[in-house]
This record gives sequence, structure tokens and C-alpha cells, in this order.
Amino acid sequence: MNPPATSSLLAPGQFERIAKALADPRRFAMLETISSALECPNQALCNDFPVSKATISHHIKELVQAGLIEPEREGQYKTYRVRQDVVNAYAAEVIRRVGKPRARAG
Amino acid sequence: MNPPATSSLLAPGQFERIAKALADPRRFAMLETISSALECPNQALCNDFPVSKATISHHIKELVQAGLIEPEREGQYKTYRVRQDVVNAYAAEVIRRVGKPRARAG
DNA sequence: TCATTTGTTTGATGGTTGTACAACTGTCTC
DNA sequence: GAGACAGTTGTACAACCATCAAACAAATGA
Repeated sequence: MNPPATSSLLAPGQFERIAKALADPRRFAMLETISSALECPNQALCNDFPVSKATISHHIKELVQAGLIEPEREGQYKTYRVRQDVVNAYAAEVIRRVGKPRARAG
Repeated sequence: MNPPATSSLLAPGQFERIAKALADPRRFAMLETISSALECPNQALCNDFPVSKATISHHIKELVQAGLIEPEREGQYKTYRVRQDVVNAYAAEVIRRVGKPRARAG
């Protein structure tokens, strides 16, 4: 029962999914673009990245499934927001797992 | 010690390399294993993971090239240590880039 | 030097993934 | 409903990658 501190935000398997989502440079750049605006319309991504809209949709899907961004419908359009708490939880989890010497459990 | 800024530790391109290195679950698990001991001999990895030594060598190489671990020769054997400063710098860089709303450059 | 142990490199292979094109769904306006 | 715009999905392909087996290299010990 005791939900531990920071990592409880990440569902099982989410850590790996995030790691994979962040691994592709283009996808990470898209995440940065989304992060650079409070609300990023999909079209902005189509303008900023020289890939087809299908590819953008694919990357967006990965980011959403990783829990890194949240889509918002605005009528015909779609915008996205970065889940900063998830990003922070991921970074914290990385540090917790490999960022400091493990306690000797002794 | 006062490790100055967090990201200056990462060389150009290292961020992407680290992201890719962390993306594979098995490789990350190896990094965890190395992190769990102050010095991890290669044999420990061979015992803990059901993959061939060639595969282990390959993953180790990736981790070294990403700057995440440092090899140490001990005569016939080899051990590894996690560069916690690099891990921390990576986590900090993730947060800096996408972990908080971008300043509006104002 | 030879044999053993440890780790690396090479070549091959099956799976994963980033990408595009085409077709589809959904929404808005008329 | 028709047409236009925005985004998704299916299919296909090329590049990448994790993996192994085998050959190779390096160090130890007899």
C-alpha cells in the first residue's frame, strides 16, 4: 500500500516506454517543440519538421502512449501539452536507479 | 564538490547517445546491475543476463561510448563503474529541455 | 610455449522502427 | 450532402538493432 515517493506516477512499463520515446532524436525534438509553447497545435509540428503528417501522427502517438504529452481537441484541430510531472518523474527514476551508488542494503 | 552547471558535462551528441543507450530495457538493466555494485565485473553480467558474452560486450560498448560507465582493467578481468555525474547531467538536461515550460525568451 | 580463461570483433539473422503513400475518419462550412 | 481541411490508420519498405556463433585477441599460469 505505501505509494513510494516520486515514482508512483509512472505506471508499470511506462518507464521503458518513455525511454524508447525519448530515444529518437526527431521525436525528442518534437517534444521540445511542444514544450516550447504552452499549447502546440499539430500544424506547427508539420511546419517545423520535414516529415509527412503520417509520420508526425505516429510520433505523437508514441509520445501520448508514453504519457509524455496530452492531446487536446479544439474543434477541428488538435493541440498538445507536455506532462511535466511525467518528465520529472522519469528523470527522477533514472537518477534513483542508476544515478547514485546503490545502498548496500546492509 | 561543486559540480558547476549540469549540462556542460555532456559533450555534443552525447545526450542523444545516452538516450539511445537507455532505451533498450536489457541494456538499462545491465546499467542497473553495474550501478548496484561499486565495481561490477563483467562476469557478473554474464551470470545475471541470459545472453551471450558477445551481446554483453556489445551493450557494454554502447554504455561506454555513451559515457555512462567507465571500464577498469584488473589484470585478466574487467570491471565497470557508473558515471553518476553523467547520469545526473542527462536527467537534468531532460528536465531542462522538456521538464518545465520554456521561458518565453522575454 | 602451450593451454585456459576472459573479453572483443565479425558475419549473419530475425525483429523493430522511422518513414512515406494512400485510403480512411472526423470536423467545419456552405 | 458536398467540398475542404486536419488527423489517423494500413501497408510497405529500408535502415537500424539486439542477438548469436565462431573466429580472434589478450592475459594468466603451468
